Amino acid sequence: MNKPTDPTRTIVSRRSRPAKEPLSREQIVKTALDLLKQEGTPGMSMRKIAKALDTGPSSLYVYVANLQELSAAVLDEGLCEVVLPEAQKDSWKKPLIDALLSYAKVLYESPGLAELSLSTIPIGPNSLALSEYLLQRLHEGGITSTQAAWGVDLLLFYGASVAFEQASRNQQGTTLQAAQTFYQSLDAKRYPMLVGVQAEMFSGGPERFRWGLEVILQGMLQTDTRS
Amino acid sequence: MNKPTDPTRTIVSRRSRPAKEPLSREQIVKTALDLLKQEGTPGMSMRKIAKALDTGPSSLYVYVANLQELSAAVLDEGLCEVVLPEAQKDSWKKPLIDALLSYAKVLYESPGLAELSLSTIPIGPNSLALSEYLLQRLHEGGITSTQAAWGVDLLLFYGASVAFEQASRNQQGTTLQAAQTFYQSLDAKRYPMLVGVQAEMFSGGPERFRWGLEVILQGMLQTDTRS
DNA sequence: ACCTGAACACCGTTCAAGT
DNA sequence: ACCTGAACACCGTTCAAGT
Repeated sequence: MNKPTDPTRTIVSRRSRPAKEPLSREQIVKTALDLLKQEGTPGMSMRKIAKALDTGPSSLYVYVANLQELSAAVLDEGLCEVVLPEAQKDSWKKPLIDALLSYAKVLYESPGLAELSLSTIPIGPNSLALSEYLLQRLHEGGITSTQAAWGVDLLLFYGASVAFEQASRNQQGTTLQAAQTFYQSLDAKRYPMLVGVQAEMFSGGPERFRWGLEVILQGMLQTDTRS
Repeated sequence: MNKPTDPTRTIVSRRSRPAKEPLSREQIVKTALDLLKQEGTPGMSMRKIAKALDTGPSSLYVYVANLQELSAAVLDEGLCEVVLPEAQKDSWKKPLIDALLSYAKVLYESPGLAELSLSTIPIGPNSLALSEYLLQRLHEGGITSTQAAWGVDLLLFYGASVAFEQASRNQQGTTLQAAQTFYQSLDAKRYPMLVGVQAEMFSGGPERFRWGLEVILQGMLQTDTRS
């Protein structure tokens, strides 16, 4: 494209310079996370990451096995912002809920991260720390170990899903409005209940998430694993 | 259908024959669902659907706005297999749970469908019927309308997520095993609880899903929306 | 009205070749 | 050891041109 022989150009282009500062895994992960935050999932492609680092896509494969593995690393990097409040003596529930609120907030603030969290198995120091923290609080709450294990899964997935839903709504107001007007146009004879609760279906911001957490925790306290 | 005995008609290759049986939206959706069931999400591409119908990808756009819209239609088509048991006089809970088990089973049996359900806003007769059904059962159970609306969302999402997790595990045993051995290799000093419940983290088939449903329902019965 | 071919602007991943 | 260019086998979507 812009290759025509430019006689004024005496300076050697960066491209032909033999040595470049070498890449690093950390650099790649950070660049990927930046792109993800700025442009969402479609922004985090191998080719775009490479371009942002001024190299070719094949160069990344020295440090990263494939996109999936990179995604896991990016998710974990993103989760370093989650705040785990210090444990309290009098209440196990409050810090637990606060941690989950922080988790949901982090995901909510970068929709791409929320999307990743739904499709990536979370292995990495930060997600492990979060799980460990939740398990400890549930243990303090006297919840069985099997229930606690399953419960952590349920709570984390709920957080991710709420964040993803909310984020994708904010991003593309189009789709949501379309869905809402669609619900309003429903036949009240065929779907009486649905039409009746149509407004509630789309309502509720943070309090809806809190409600869900309360529901799950309440339920766990009263349900046995062998019921 | 085929024009009989056209005197000017000499045998020509199918490719050069001007007229072909026209496509239809229904045909496209069904073909897409078949491909999705057989080959998962990567199998359901515009290009592959077109090839299966012996045409070019651009031909599909006469009947379908884009891949997203098609996905919604495919999801709904797939949900026609969900069984909604007749309402019972003595129990609202059993039919509700059975419907959700059926929902999860349908998604579980074709992993691609589970994946779709996590990324597609479910508008279509079959998903509406399911929501309406759940709302009615919850109403019978005496659950507030706001709680019911939010609860349906929670229950459906939980079903989809469990199906997706299970399906993606079965599909690629590699990733799961890797995750499991990874958990086993964790530092017990840093993650004592996590190592302790490591086995439970990956355990539990259908009973785990039932447990989650019980938890959510129990919790809903005891949680107010304004708590 | 419906279908087609060709093009546009993208993907992830591999691999021989360079330094 | 690291980087590169080029290639392979894919994507979704558009559009002028055909029938």
